[in-house]
Amino acid sequence: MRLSEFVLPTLKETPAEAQIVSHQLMLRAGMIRQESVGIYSWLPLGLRVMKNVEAIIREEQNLAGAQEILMPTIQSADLWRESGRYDDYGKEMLRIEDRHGRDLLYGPTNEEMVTAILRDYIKSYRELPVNLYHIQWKFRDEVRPRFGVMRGREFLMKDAYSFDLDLEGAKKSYDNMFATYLRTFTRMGLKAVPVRADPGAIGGDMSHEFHILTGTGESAIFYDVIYDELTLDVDNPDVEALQSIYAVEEKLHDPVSCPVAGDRLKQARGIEVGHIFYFGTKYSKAMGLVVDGPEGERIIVEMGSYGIGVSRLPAAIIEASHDKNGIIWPDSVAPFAVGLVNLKVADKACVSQCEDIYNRLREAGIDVLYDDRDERPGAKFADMDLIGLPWQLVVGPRELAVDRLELKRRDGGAREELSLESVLAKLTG
RNA sequence: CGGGGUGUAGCGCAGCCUGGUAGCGCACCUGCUUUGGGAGCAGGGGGUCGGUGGUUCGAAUCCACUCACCCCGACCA
Repeated sequence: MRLSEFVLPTLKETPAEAQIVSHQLMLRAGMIRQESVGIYSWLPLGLRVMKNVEAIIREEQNLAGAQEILMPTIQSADLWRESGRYDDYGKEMLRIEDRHGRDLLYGPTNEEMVTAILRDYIKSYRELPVNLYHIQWKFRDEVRPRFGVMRGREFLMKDAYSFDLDLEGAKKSYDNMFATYLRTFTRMGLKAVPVRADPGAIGGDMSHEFHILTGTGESAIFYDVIYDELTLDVDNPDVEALQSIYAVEEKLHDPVSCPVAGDRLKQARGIEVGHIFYFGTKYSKAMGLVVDGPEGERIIVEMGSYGIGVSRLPAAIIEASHDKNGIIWPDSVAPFAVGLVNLKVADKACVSQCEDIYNRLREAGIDVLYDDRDERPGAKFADMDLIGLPWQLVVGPRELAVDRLELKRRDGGAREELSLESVLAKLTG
């Protein structure tokens, strides 16, 4: 992609309304644009990151055996009356009336709908277990949205729902998602700490939140320092052991009964990027999701739900990975792998060299953002650092003279003088 | 929902108190000189001053209402 043709409205100054660094950088890097309180448009750069985040989540869900579906954003109120949540949910639910006076709502979550789907199609114990997920926009009419996409009203969420015959099966599904979440966040360059959580309005008695530890996190958590010391084997995690380590959200922490010695207990702030629940038969019972067992008996299906805040993750990643010059994207979610910087567009030799490099990079399958704008070097470097692409490939008269290119790593700033062949090898290797 | 605040060009702001031709910096356009970490000079374009109503010869400025947005609190993924 040529930067001269790319819609990238970067800002030199920090907009006054942004309070935390991720919000400031997302606005400055031209990733998002606020349309209303807690409601955002995603601009080309921001959407590229979110699509990459989404792709990792999708791959991991599929690997875990979950099947992707897509449920609508608009739901019928009748569905929610079946579970009793239409009245319970309160003002956080955005309620809508259509032209015929029917009550609809913009879905804040999908337990009711997915339960209704399975109720129609699953009749036998032989058809379980099943795990269905979708990645869809949600709307929760928050009392006070803030921090940009971190706490928006409209947000993209991956929500999965597991269906099992019994508690043992449900626990297995739960642990499967637990492990999958650790892998998912690790692939995004994040260290997520699973903490025991209050299941809240969803109900049930087994629940973990996954937190990214940053000073600006909205939630306070307490955990055994052992979490900072252990190396996570995400391909083969010992879920049992991890769940037994003391780590809880503030609400559940009791200094008196806490089993961790004072000098081993850490208090931190975290951004909640995932939340998993086991809630048993709460919805299946209310809505009649039952299957026939081997003896012809009626079995009420055991359920769990598993959410990841997709649109929140780009912000969480920025909170965890930035410096004073801007964002530092991990390779796995970066909007482009490399930024090609033409330092002197007035120089014909420099332009033709850059065009050639641009084509070679693309032919090699490397996602490149080519800064072909007629800007001064300082402005180009500043923009590149701000948008945080993992690699910067700098081409100017100095490089041309020695037939070498300068490759700079955004994270750490290390520079190397390399031939084009070496650059290609490095970026594809 | 309570409390506090702000709406003036794409962004950041001044002007309002004390009514009299709407300004500054950045960004944008043109030209020249420049070019290795956000250039200089010259010229130029862009604003129903959030909206409605009122007071007045005259309103960005005063008054009323209203909308939007920000911050703090309770709430929440």
